[in-house]
Amino acid sequence: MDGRGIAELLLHLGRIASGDGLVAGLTTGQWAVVRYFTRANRFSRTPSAFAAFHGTTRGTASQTIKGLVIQGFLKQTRSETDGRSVRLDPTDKARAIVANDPIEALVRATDALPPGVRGTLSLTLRRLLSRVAVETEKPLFGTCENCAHFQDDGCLPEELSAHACGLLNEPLMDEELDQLCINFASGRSGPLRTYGVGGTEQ
Amino acid sequence: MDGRGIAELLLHLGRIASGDGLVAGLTTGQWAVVRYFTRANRFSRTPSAFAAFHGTTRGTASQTIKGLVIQGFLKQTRSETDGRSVRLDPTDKARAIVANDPIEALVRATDALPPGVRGTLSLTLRRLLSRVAVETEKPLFGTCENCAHFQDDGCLPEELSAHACGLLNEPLMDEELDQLCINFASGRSGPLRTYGVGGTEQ
DNA sequence: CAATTTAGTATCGAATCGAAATCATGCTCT
DNA sequence: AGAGCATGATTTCGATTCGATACTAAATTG
Repeated sequence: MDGRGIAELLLHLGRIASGDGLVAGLTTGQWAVVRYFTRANRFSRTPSAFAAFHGTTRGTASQTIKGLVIQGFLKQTRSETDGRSVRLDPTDKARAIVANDPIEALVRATDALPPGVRGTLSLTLRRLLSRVAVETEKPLFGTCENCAHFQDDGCLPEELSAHACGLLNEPLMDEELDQLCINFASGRSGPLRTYGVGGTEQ
Repeated sequence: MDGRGIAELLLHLGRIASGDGLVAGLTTGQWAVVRYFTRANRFSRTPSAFAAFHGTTRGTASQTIKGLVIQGFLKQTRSETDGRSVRLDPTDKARAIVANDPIEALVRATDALPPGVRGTLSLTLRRLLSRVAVETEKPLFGTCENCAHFQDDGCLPEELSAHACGLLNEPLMDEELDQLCINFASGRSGPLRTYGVGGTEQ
């Protein structure tokens, strides 16, 4: 099957899996917001970051977010360091509704894949995303795992190992290491690497 | 990476790759229509079939199609055998604009994958689609290649080999064999199979 | 031949989205 | 310090989308 066929297949699968219209009371766009804000780290839970991630305008993002704040899925707090900025944290209500995410059918299908196939798929999709993001000049989000800004003291014992972000000079909690970050910079291929191929692109 | 992460990644890639808003004068929904009608076989180039494929309502499909007919991307002809039915064929204008499809970035990225990786990706995506379609009770489209209704006289020499659809009792042209069909039924794993795994699911 | 199903279309209202304008805050450079 | 510019967020507006509903015409069923 040629590249075009696969690209169409991928798009089609995404569309079928994300469901149309309202699911559990949320629209497709609102689901995207809920997913993002339950996935992104604290530096990236802002309207602008979501707009960049989702490839939409800040205006549209602001509008969709407002609806979710009113419905109690997101809680808004102003930044202490930047008077313009706003951070949005998912509420328990948001974390609860994720179980009804229309994407769950695709999640189950993916979980049912043999581990090796799943790993290959993950790598391949990331590879495609990386390339497409470059070509369309969209920012590439990622986690500390492959981020050039990530600093960890790998030699220290587990309980003392201090992770940090070299870009923002901020310490990082363990559970933040696999959250999405807008400041992601490709480059690192350190000990966190789990598959045999990762790191360099192309 | 877990199933949810991969599912989100897949959705995200699809969204980034399909571009937002107008591209070359067509909306995302209109692009989906153009893609479908340049891909589907003659039995499947109807508003209802597209609606089923795309997971939307006939009303919405009819509306989007109307716009493309007016703009000259699709040509409408009434069916001779069924007075209700309508067939829509892509015009040269449609075939020309496909080169500007926003999806092309993803097509190029996919073409750049090593052949083995691309083949695995194709199989994996089809596997996921099959499972998701069953779970969400959406029809699964496919090509003659894996279709239970496909009949070919593999023993005849090339120029005489007559392909046919066993469901509709219609002969098939060679170039129709890899077009999308709404009447696809999983089951066949005949000599057309190209990869080593296909056929049985799960 | 009546009843039901199917294909397609029209209409309406809610929601989406992008573009543009607005406002406040932060940053840079002289 | 202050002017100019950049950034984050929001609002408004118009075009489009989409689902729900209702409707017509043709085919199928009994």
